Amino acid sequence: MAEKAQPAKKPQSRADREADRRRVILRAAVEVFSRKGYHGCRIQDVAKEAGVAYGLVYHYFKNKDELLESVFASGWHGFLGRVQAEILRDQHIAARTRAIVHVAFEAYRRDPRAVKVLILEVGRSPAGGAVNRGSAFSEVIVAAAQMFEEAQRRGELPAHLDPTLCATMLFGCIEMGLTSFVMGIVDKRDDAAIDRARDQVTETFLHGITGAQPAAAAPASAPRAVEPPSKPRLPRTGH
Amino acid sequence: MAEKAQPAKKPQSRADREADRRRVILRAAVEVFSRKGYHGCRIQDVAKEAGVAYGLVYHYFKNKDELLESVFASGWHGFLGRVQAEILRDQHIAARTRAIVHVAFEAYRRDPRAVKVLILEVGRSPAGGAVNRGSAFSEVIVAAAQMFEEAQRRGELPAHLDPTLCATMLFGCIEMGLTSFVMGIVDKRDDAAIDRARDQVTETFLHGITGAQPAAAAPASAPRAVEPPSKPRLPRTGH
Amino acid sequence: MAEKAQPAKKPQSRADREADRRRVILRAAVEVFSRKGYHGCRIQDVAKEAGVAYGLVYHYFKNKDELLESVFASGWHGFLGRVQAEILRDQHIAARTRAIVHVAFEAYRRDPRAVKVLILEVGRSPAGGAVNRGSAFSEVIVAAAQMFEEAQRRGELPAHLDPTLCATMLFGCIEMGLTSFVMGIVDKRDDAAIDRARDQVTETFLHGITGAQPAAAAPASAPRAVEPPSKPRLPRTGH
Amino acid sequence: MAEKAQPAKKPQSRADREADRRRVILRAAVEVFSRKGYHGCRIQDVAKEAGVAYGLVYHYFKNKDELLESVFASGWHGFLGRVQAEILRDQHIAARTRAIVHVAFEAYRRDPRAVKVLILEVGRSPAGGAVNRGSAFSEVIVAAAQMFEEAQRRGELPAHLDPTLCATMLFGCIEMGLTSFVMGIVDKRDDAAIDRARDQVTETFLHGITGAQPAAAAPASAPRAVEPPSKPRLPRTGH
DNA sequence: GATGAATGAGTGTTCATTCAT
DNA sequence: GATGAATGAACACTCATTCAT
Repeated sequence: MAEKAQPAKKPQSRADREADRRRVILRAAVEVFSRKGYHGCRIQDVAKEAGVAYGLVYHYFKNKDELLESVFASGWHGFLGRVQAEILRDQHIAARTRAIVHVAFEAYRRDPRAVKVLILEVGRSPAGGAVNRGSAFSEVIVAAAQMFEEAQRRGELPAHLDPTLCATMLFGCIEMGLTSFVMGIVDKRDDAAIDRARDQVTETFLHGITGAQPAAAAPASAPRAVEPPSKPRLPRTGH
Repeated sequence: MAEKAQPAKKPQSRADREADRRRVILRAAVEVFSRKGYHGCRIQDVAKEAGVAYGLVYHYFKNKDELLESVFASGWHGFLGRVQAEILRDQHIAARTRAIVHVAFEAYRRDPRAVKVLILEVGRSPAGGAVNRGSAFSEVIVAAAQMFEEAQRRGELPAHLDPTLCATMLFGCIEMGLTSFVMGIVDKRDDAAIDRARDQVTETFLHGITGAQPAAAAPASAPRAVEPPSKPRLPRTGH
Repeated sequence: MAEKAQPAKKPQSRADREADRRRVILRAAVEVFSRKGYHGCRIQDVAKEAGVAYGLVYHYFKNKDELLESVFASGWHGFLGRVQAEILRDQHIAARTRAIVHVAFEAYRRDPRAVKVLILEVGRSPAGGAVNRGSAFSEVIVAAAQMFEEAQRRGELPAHLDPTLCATMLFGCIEMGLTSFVMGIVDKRDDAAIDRARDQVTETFLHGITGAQPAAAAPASAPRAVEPPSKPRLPRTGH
Repeated sequence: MAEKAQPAKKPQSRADREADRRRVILRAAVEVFSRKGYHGCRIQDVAKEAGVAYGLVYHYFKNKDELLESVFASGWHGFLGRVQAEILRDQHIAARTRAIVHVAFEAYRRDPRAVKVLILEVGRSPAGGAVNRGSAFSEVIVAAAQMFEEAQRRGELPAHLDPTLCATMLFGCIEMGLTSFVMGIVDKRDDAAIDRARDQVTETFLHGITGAQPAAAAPASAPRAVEPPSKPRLPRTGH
């Protein structure tokens, strides 16, 4: 069987070529989503950005929603995986927290566009295919909450803290920290600034949770009258 | 009690009625936006929800975008105003921070839907009329950053912290805390849970920033190797 | 009888006032139609131009179409009446033709906007209420055709000419002459230019019809080969 | 007879098919425009008339306005080109005038609908995209005016006539002559009638301009008192 | 597989017309 | 009579999706 000739050029198998195409389209989608958002982008934009024909997008993705889903998944799974890895590591809560923040900021440094898409589109579509995205989001929260809970059992974290809320705050700080880059509140490209932000977020958060005292001591319900506690107990931040 | 004369039926003037209508439509828009998001909501839905005719929406709002803008503005200005008021108060940074958090959580308790809209749509539309929304968002950040800067001058906050980042983190914690309610990660309606969340966010954040040590002491660039500092200096949280 | 006071001012009866209003609205409509055309103009524009309330237009005119009809009629009837008067005058065809052209150009001089509306909108709406307008238009043609026919019976006009076509040409020359003013091909406001145009149209047309020879002599069906007739007979242009 | 290979079925290339489609839509637009006018015609009508899907119209034309523009251009360019060709021919003014009228009436005979659209929509839209249409219209006027001017230099036309006005009158006669067919004042389909109209228009106009005397001789400003000139000078109509 | 023409439901917006005050 | 808020049908235009080549 002489086959089709064209042996030399690219030793890629058919499957490889297709996988490539798929990846090209996915990258293009990230690009365009990050620029115009999901609703502001048309399939044609993605096709043009990817340099492929209009209809080809539909060969690789069932529809626009699945495309976004894929964009989301491909970006999120990498992140989620790395975060999970850190969570599962057998280390002090402080070290693991630092590692998580590190992972997030590194992701931004490596691919700001993808992070932008994740931040801007995650959980923003109340209806439809959003299910997966939204749930994916709570996934990290839940995982991190388990980590914090475990840390409490180990005595690394004050018992009165709500572990879910700790997780929430952690990712709140991370997300908003990155958002300030994404939205240009601070210089997007300053590597040193990114480092500084990451470190401050880490240490502030860590010191906050490890040193936090029972909320009951500070009835914030009547905030204006409240005085800061005169002498907070300082839990050890190290192990 | 004759009171104001023409008491019974409709004491409203023409202008009153119109302002009412406008408000009704705005409420309906909040409702629908919060349920389906900006793109998922059709003018017709808003009209139906408000119980008015299709065209009337266009009598009060130039177009869909202006409607969202108004929804956003009406919700945001109230919040922004209250936050600003707390920021400007001449009190210790801890008290002001508590008050800000309090304002945010109260806003959620009072009108969760509106908060949802603000959270879900703020800064999420990369294109078009988003300018105002996006900038409005940085507005609070900037204002809060000034507050933190001032606190540093007063010696209420460690000098090495980036005030903008402090503001970012504060609102990151608040937003994500509320998001966890909005998205149902925790029970949406449990008043006690709301209180607890608010207090933990407040105290954790406060303790975090007032007790944070220079990031240089914890070179997070190589996070895994890092040991938590053995003996952090404890700044006074009270005045 | 103190009555209502305000006795002196305007002794207009109620009916007068109303007629005035009607006229004001009509003028405004002429203004706006001439600026934007029938379809490009909204009732609101007319109301604003007239300085009256939106809804008032509907007190005086059943609907937009009737408004245009009225604009058309008020403008056209004056013109038609004056043209008819000239047609019915017992004079030589040349004198009557001159008078008709004169009437048309005077109408333009007096109220170019109204003429513009008549020219631009007459017979341009193939559907709907156009019936009256369209037919009004043929009305003059028919009347003028009768005039020409009569002139033929009197021997003032060569018998071989189609009187309807004569009428058609006459108003074609008039309309296009005015159109060149309306559309700015020539200076809109130069009174002398208007006079000159009127005179040339008149004399050219007159000489054309009174001196025209049977078309059979000039088989235009093969126009390129045709030579102008060597010796046209010259009908007397005078009586 | 292998001919071009793949002879039977559809010898059209992809590009051919597309051009065809475009043409079909254009024809349909002419049809519908001529029936209902620009404003009365909906894109849906055009699509239905063309037997294509709604959206396809927008595949070939940017929007409704561009569609009309195309209709206009495609009709007008043909006419304009043929008229220009006659204008540029090196012949006596009489021959050229005859040819121009001939072209116009032939155009009507060939495609009355298209002529109707041109007549009804040319210069009728005071706003927007009308620019091209309006200016296209003056284009012929200007070109014809140059022709008449040149004829004056050659001594074929009395010097006192305004060449622009001659052009205006010529096309006025043509337009109104055709209008009388378009509007049904005379029988639309009678070929002989069309011929007769064309010939009378031609000869009347020609005799009018070649024999016209200075307007000063007939002060039409006071038309009623005016007597036709007793003895007009007769310029030779032949060369 | 690759292409882009074809389809048509969906939606924002306009504006004539009505009607309560 | 005057006013302008209220109504809703109508229509241009978009764009995800399909399909013939």
